[in-house]
Amino acid sequence: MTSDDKASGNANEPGLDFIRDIVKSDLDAGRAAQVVTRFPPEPNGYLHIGHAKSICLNFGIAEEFGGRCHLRFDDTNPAKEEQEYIDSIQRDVRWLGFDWGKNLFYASDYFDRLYGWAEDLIKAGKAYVDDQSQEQMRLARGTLTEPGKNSPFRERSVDENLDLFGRMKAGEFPNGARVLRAKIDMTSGNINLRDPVLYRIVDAPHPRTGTTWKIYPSYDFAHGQSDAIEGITHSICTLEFEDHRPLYDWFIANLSVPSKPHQYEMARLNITHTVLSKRVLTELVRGKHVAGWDDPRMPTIAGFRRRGVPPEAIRDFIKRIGVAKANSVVDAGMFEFIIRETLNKIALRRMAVLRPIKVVLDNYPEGQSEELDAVNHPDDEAAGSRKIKFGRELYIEQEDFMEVPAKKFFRLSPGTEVRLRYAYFIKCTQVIKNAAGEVTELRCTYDPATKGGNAPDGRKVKATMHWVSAEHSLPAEVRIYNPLFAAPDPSGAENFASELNPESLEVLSGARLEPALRDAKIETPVQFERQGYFTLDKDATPEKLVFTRTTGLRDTFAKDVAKEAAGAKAAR
RNA sequence: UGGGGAAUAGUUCAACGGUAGAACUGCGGACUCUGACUCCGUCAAUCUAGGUUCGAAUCCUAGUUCCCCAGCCA
Repeated sequence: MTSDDKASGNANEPGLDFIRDIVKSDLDAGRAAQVVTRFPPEPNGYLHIGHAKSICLNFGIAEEFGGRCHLRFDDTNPAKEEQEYIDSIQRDVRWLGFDWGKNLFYASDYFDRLYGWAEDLIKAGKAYVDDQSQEQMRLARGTLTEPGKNSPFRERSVDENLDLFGRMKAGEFPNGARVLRAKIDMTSGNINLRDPVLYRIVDAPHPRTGTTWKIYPSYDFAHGQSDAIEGITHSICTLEFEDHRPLYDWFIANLSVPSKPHQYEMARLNITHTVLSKRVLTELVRGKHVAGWDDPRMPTIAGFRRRGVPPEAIRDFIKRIGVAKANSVVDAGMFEFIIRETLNKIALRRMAVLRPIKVVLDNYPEGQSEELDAVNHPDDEAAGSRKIKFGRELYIEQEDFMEVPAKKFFRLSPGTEVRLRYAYFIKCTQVIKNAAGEVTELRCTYDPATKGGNAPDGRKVKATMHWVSAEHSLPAEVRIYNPLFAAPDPSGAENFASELNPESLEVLSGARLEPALRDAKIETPVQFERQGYFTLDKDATPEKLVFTRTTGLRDTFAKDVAKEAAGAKAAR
């Protein structure tokens, strides 16, 4: 670094976020030889974009600072967890572009050690078996402003506690009959310290340990110790765990754990027009409001993948929203922008007419067709070009024609001349309607001298439109997805179903595609020119092409129209 | 009325006692065989009140507002 660099202090470089600051200073000061992080999902649902933030942070920090990141399943509640979720989580983390190498762990790997630590606590007089009912415990816990009361079972002897705990483990008691609690302080202002539950009886098969265990550790009792076992240096979680940190530290201080990890908290991600709550997402799936965890409207990793969002767009988005401790709601528009920005660079261009209207060129010879050159990517010559078929009968987009052109509409209307991309200039000469007065067909003429799209006399047109050949184009279904929630700030409350956007899915069954699209592949993005980014959907079959819209292109004309309409409404 | 956090453009983040900056959004324009992309310009913020200091978004004091916690969920 030169003195100039130093003087300027690289003032325009954004600083590290507060977590990376901590990691860096811990490393610099030698408090940790190597940074070790972990991503600790509970396998009770699919991963969503909020998890992506945690994944990118934890794996990203490990990468940047030369450490490692573990994938650890927090599988301490068999009543809610399933193997399907364990599998989907691994698939999604990999797809996002991260690799845990050999560091795949489960909290259930540590059940024996955790049990031993619980016994240690009992022997030290710091834990006891409580026979109170759940309701009694709730009442005795006090409230936010009143202290709790000690359990009548709090002063049991060590021997009795050991015996009872062993019998809980042996399965002698029914679900919920007793729990093991830490003996901390029923009067603490921090409710997590009012004798928290360490173990509860759960009579449900565990996806990994089967029916071996009848009792399972709580999150609080399992998490920090699992971190300590794995040598995690920086245990990053979300803000709501902030007041669990004293408990986290209490276990680390009172147990003979192999290392002393620290917990740090950051704000979770929220995005407008969506809900990132596993409860709501699960209900959306179970209630069949969507087609599954990977429905393209879902904010799940699997949903984005199916929608055609590339993993690099998700990573870039997470990088750009940053990490802080203030609750925030990111505008969905920012994510859309980054998706477009990413796709614009890589998606090959194709022509597809979503809502076709037929065009017949009266002066084009019947029965004739020809091939025209079209580039695959305007900014990437290496992407090459392709041939597209042109003929007498074509389809254009319905919205590209207006019999009576609106203000600033400069696409096709009677008498105006426009360019068909890569083809010819055409002019509309006649509008054919059905009995209901709907336009069913346009008769046009083309100018043979404009082949390829340029007029030798240098005359200009104001619009260039996409099109497909009626004879050669492929029929397809195209699915247009819009936000699942109409309101920018859905509540996620019980009645969330009423907040669903009734127009979140629009199926266009009569689309026509240029033939090259026959070779489209799932997860390979393609731009339908002037429309948006699309990808082949998994519902497609050899007989029926189905495309999913990832996102539309920016449409300043549509925006102006909407603005004008709003203005006119306001004026009235 | 208990405990724990957070407040910087409309939004999300920087600035770590020394010129408040970026991205998105909005607005205006240029370019264009995609009304896309790209480019240029522009509007726009330190929660409030005191204090310390040559100098405060940053330190101190007092307030205000918002978020989280009373699962045998995580």
